[in-house]
Amino acid sequence: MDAFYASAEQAAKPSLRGKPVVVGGIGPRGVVATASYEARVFGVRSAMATAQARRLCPNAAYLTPRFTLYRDVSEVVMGLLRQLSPLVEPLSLDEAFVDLEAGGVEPTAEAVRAVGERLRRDIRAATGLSGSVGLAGSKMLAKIGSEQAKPDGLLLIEPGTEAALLGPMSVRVIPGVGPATAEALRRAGITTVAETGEAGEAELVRLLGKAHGAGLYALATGHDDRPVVAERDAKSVSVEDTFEEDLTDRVRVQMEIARLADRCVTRLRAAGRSGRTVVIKVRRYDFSTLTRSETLRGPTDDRTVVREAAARLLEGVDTTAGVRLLGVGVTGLADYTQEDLFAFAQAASEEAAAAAEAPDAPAPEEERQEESAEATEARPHRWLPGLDVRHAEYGAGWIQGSGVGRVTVRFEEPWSEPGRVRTFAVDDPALEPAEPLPLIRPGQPPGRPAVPSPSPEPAPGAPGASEGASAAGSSSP
DNA sequence: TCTGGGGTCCTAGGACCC
DNA sequence: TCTGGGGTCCTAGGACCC
Repeated sequence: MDAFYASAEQAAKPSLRGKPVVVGGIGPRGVVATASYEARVFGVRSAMATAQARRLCPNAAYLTPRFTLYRDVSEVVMGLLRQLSPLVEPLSLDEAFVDLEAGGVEPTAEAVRAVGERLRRDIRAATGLSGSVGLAGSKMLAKIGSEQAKPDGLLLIEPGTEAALLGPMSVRVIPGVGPATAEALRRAGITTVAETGEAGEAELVRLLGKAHGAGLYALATGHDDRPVVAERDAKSVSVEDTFEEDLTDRVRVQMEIARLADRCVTRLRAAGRSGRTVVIKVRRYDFSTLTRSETLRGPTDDRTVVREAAARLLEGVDTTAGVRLLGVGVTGLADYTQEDLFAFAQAASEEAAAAAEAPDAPAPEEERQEESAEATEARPHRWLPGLDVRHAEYGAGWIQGSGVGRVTVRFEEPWSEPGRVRTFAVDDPALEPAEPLPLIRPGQPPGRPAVPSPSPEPAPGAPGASEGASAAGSSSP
């Protein structure tokens, strides 16, 4: 998808179409996630500090990300990809590999190009957004192709034409070659793909190490037979927070680690997983970052166990000079916890024992703590720019800005004309947070489901969730 | 007003085991 | 009677991707 988050925001907010839009962290330490092409003209880029983006492009709309919307759109697009082939490998919300051969597509330039063009039309019809397609005989070439095709294009790299196309390009186009690798190569006089291949495998291994050197040599010389892999289980789950101001109070640091441990466990359990190694991450005032980890005797998804491990790990870290980020993660994931295994073993033995007698083996159902503690906590909501609201009188809109006790809302919908702006007191009872509207008017394109709107079960306790959901509810497929 | 958040993979040293 | 070789696991850090 092209400039995915920013394009989704422009599709949702008619007044922003054709204008510079920057989606990312809004706070003092935020970074840019996606800049619209209009904003890129001013030099705004992904991963740039939002503060710097504001200097470069003060007139852009700066919006906080709405991941529920992006996830909904993503599911629609991934669904279209799965119609092409059972072998679809998502790389992120907005990018995936599709093995067309496994989908039975005839391996000719004409057939493959037709599939790509039809896909792009279908994506636009179903989401209102544009995507770009790279077609080639390997993952690397397809990825480079789609990159070159952006925005809103398609590139077919026919077998035999790779070397001429890639040779003169910067080695940075090869996936896996970042700033550090490019600099190491540059010091050896290597800057292009062609030069990388000419350097030879031994030289690249000497410069970059065994795995990276050999891998890069293969890719640079056009050897890439990595398969498209449909579903891969996550190997870790982690959460982290950067604080608007450095934390110095040790008790506060301990509190935040406990909160992060809880959030991490909530996500772990939602995924039905458990893990054996607990990791904490500490980024200090000077951006130096360290991790500490502890491996348990068996996998867990127990809040208390993770919280206590995280607290122990924190004990070994000096935080007196100030901490800007804390994180908690779990790796070594398994599908079952130690307790589950115990329960299984017990159930099995009881079953065996009871086999001859009465058939009443009470499966020891482990009692799960409820997840609601954090979610139901009444948090005063913040009017963050970009988020959806609903006003009792004026209807659906989004936050344009807020400050000094006031909040400015633009009232428009994805399918309306650009709307007008009104200002309210931040505590105006007629104003409530809402769920994103679908990008395409519900029931619009015949047959095809548009962006499904908000998850049928809104987060418990999310203020206004039910109202927002019912407002958009007619789009449910 | 420098530098997010969620991931994956690789390296390297030490412990430990056979 | 100066200390092999190979394997796995754990820990910490770093590059890279979107």
